Amino acid sequence: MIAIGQAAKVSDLPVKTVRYYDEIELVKPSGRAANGYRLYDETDIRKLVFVRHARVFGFSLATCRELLDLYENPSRTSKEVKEITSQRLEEIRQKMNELRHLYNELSHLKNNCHGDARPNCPIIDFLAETKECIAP
Amino acid sequence: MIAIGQAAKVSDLPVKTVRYYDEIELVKPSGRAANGYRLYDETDIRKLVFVRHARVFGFSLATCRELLDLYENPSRTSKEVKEITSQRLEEIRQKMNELRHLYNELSHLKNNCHGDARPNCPIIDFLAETKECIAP
DNA sequence: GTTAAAGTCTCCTGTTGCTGGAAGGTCAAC
DNA sequence: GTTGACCTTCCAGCAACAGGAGACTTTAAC
Repeated sequence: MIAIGQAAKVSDLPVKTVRYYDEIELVKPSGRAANGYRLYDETDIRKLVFVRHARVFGFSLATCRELLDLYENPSRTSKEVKEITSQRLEEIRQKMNELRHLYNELSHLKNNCHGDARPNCPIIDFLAETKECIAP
Repeated sequence: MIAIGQAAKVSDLPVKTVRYYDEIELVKPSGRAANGYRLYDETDIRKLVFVRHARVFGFSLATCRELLDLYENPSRTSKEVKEITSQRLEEIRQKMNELRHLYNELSHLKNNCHGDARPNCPIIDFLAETKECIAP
């Protein structure tokens, strides 16, 4: 049983984050010392690391909770896990498409901008465009 | 001079957002009616639309403020605008790379997962991996 | 034995960009 | 005169923490 500082170091998370995960009841320490210090055992550490890994993939804390439940549930099915993973992959794909779109449009604007000392700028012009809503 | 509801409709922003932009002094209404109602003129509307467009590209409100300053500044240089745009493009590129990376790793895990009724799951195994920090 | 540093605790605030709701004032139509 | 659509302010909350205050304990050095 180790205190929060060590737990944070071993699981490679900030102390603040570990405390936060306790607060929201995502990963609670197995016990408390007589002085009130949180005490983490190896199982707790495994959960912290598990959550850290899941967070890297961008899973929300809500989804991390689900995954953690599955992790701990010996009668889970890999189907459930795969389902959650598919959803995340779909999110990532959508986000990537969005960004690609923005990137193309914005770099197009950039390429048309002289980038010199004059005020004339197609980027500003585009952002200021009001054809859609205000009559000129 | 129109009230906030019309201003919101014309600029295609939620009323709440327009009010918020006033509060943070990003786009303030030109005046107030005797009854306290916010009053927006055409210039205000143009600014609201400008911000909406910039937001679509993912510019933060802080950056929108800069862009709005440049928009209003007749002695701006297109160089400044292009610079800000380049930064945003770089951000987008980084984000895209990140996502591509995550996507590849995660879809690799997914492909190795049977997705059946058994509990065995390489995705869970990967997330639970503690080689880095805990001795087995 | 004392003291200084490091670790821990709880509680509160701030971040970004809004959104929703409560309680109340105002205005036009019927 | 009253309904309904506006408008006002203020307060709470979302995600996922980070920073800091103020108070305690523990550990290490001298």
